[in-house]
Amino acid sequence: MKPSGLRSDRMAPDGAPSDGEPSSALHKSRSAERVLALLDTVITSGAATLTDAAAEAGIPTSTALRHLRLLTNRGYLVRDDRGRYSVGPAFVRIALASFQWGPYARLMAAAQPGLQRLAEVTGESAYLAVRDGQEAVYIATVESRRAIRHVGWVGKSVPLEGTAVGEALLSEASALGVRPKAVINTGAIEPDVTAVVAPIHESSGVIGALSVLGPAERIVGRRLEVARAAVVDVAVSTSTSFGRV
Amino acid sequence: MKPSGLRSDRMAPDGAPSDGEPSSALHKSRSAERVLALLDTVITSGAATLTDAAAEAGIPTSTALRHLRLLTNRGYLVRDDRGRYSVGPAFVRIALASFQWGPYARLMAAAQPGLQRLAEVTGESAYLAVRDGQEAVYIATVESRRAIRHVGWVGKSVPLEGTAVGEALLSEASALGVRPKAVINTGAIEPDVTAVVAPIHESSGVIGALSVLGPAERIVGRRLEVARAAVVDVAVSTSTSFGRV
DNA sequence: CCGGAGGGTTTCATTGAGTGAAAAGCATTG
DNA sequence: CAATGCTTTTCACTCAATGAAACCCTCCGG
Repeated sequence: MKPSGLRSDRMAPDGAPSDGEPSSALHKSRSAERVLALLDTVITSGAATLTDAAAEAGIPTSTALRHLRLLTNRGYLVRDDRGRYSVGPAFVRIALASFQWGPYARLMAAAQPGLQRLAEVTGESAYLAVRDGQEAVYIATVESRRAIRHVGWVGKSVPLEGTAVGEALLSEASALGVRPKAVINTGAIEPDVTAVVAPIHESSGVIGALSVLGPAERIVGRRLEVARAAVVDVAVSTSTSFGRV
Repeated sequence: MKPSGLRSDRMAPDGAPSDGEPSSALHKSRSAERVLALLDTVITSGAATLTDAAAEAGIPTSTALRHLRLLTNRGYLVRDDRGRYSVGPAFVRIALASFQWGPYARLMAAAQPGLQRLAEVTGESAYLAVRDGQEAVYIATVESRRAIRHVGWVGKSVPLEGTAVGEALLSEASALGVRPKAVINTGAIEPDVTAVVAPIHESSGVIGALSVLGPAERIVGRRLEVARAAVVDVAVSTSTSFGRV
């Protein structure tokens, strides 16, 4: 019950894609940033005490306490009898709402059948990923049914740099109608994991990526080719089915 | 594509159950509250422009702009080409994480089979609800398979006051082992909707409620009794199965 | 081609809201 | 019961958030 580990450090606090603002640029909202940081650490770590959360977010405990209280009052967090904070009902409400409408809901819906098919055809776990700044986030999956399989990456974020998903998500929107190319990589995040990835297009560019993830020694030769073909096929059909919703 | 309506107004901003603080009590974090309010309105409304969101949250546009920018930089929101804000990848990441761990994840997992069984036995939609301040939030469902059925309340919040869920969630934790009582109500939120609800217990008290919701004219006589019995049965078995996880 | 309306964005002087060091509580533990 | 570790309260200082006003768009209708 102490998850940890699933959390990759957030990107540079300014968020601007790529230019050197003097780091503490013009008047941002400090308390607000900190509150969000606390919300993030508490939720992605599953549960945290005041001191843990404060340390993780780099905030003095007295200040962190005030912020955590605010979040608790609003129902975004709850405090259990042992004093540990974790997700609250109000956050769950919003989280659920974010899946019903909003751009990602559409994408997830459009990708669902494709993920299913990928898992069946390749026998490996299939994931849907989207870009988040300089990272990629896995937002949906259909797992392989093998005993040895890739699991638990939904909600995880990985760097774009040096990963297959990253390359796919950054690939220039090849004119619509042109088949995208699959990207293949082994061991970028974890050794012995091979990723076969293809981008999902839309008129405005790349909006997501489909990944097939599995043990490196299994995704080779014939099976690698099957995966490569399947991923590209499904990416194309997902792109079109997303277009007409 | 303009959902609206699903949003019930939040409770009193200070969150303290029931006492008249002088409204601008001791040093809470204004900007943080506003940022959270904006996040909430934007996400629960699906998509909103600067002016809409600012108006809805009661904030001057210049300030709202700064806050929305912060949220966008962090990836919690995105801005589409038409200038409308909606959920961003970073928020989705956290939202997903909140389902994997955290207290509600456990509850949802424990309740899933029960919801399934309720939907089968009663032929109506079954929901799981939890308390959020002075409201109840529906956080999971298994829908009826009838043509006419109750749908779309996941993520919705309703007042505790005067509703069946409310009564169930507020019911005193009758000593463990004692069968809970079902609460039945018609038309509290929408006319022609009947709710049959029973509380889910844990040692510390009531932690959630199971609701069977359907058209009032269908849930009567024999079928009402079936629903009442089923809801209580399933609530009890969910309570125990939640206890030993 | 112009004018005006309805967004969005920037500026900047003002001040009160957020800050955090320190001290005081409150459990747990040896 | 002294020691340790976590939480909570206090309070004086000041920097960070604020919002009215001015500016800048783009989109319309005349």
